Amino acid sequence: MRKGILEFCILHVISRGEVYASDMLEQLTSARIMVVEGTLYPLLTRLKNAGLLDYKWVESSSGPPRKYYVLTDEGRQFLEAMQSTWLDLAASVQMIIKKTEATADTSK
Amino acid sequence: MRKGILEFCILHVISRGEVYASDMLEQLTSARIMVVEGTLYPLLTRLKNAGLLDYKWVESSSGPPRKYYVLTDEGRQFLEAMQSTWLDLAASVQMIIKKTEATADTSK
DNA sequence: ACCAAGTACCTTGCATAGCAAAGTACCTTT
DNA sequence: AAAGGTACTTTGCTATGCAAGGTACTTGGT
Repeated sequence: MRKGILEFCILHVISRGEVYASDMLEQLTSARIMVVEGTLYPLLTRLKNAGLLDYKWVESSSGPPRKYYVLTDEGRQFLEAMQSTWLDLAASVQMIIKKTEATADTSK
Repeated sequence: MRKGILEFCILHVISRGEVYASDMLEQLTSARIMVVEGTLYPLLTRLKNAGLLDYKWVESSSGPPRKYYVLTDEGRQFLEAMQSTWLDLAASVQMIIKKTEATADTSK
């Protein structure tokens, strides 16, 4: 990993059910993860091209049509893989932090 | 954050006491964080140029001299800032994961 | 005294994530 | 039909991470 935490979060949001870009931005913002359109749209296009996402156009009653995204089967598998990568990374960083604290203690 | 988790980990390792590149690689590897020379050396140079690190040459009894790195005061401050950024990020991602689990439950 | 092997540091070039900013298109309201 | 809001897109820049190859110093074997 290292790269792609945003990607991971976006796949998570989509895995909860059909959403379009503004829904995603709202859900990510509510988890205090800041994303802007210029990051999100190219990312969605990339994930679609990689076969992890699919979408359908849906008419809106108040504005232009929206792209509603869903995960493909491949996307679900990929999300699971990313989750285990994330958990490993988080555990590793936690280990680094703990060890520094331990070192600071023994140096007193 | 998003970018720079490696940077964070390396600053942590250096904060524990003077180390040279191979020490860092060893400590990072023992936390299951894989880094290679081609990543580490340019990063150290960058952090040095940014004023976060300083180093001194030390003769080795078994090979060429080594660069032992230490954090500058600015480096310590920066490390603290990164740590709080990391903790925020980890909490946010955890929130995303929990919410997906909650959504999966209620959809049964 | 010399050459091979080991250790340590450095450089180049590439792929790609994230982002700012500007752009296109559609729909509703007045 | 003009204005404003919503939604999706594109372009160009910066910087991280990495593979691969390179330089230089030291030790050890013969």
